Amino acid sequence: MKKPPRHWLMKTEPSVYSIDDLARDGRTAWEGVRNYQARNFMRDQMRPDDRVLIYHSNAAPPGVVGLARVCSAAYPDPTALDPASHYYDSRSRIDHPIWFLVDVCFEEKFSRLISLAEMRADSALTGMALLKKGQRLSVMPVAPAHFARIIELQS
DNA sequence: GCCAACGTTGGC
DNA sequence: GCCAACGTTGGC
Repeated sequence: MKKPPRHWLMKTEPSVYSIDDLARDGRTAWEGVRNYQARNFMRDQMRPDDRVLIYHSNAAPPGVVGLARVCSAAYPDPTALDPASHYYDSRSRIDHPIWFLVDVCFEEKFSRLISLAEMRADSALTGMALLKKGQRLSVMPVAPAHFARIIELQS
């Protein structure tokens, strides 16, 4: 049986929810993911204690800003059921949820941001899914060696 | 099932 | 603000 990946990257727009928000909250429900592939990673493969790189997208500059851990099993995203939510999806039902999430717990904020440009320029990160052209997934697995390399760049 | 139109993501 | 890339929708 295939061993599941245990290292991830999760994107967030800092104007919506930043690493500083996560540091303040300590723990948050990673709500609002509305892409099936990203959902499947959370629902089917993530486990508590999996490690997570937090990435700021739509930022200047975009890049990895810190570390977190998965700290719950997957469960239905309650915002999909809330008509007042920006993330509401009328197809989702209590007994037939469409969207899932996990809780994410803050671990550390990097001493400096590792920018997308720096990552692209680093030959040790060649092949990372994040760096592929047209890559838009907001939740994706990261190879352990790439995960370690990003931490090394930061320290 | 095909595929054009449309909406979204996200870098620049 | 622009636009490339991609996912989704819906007509046929």
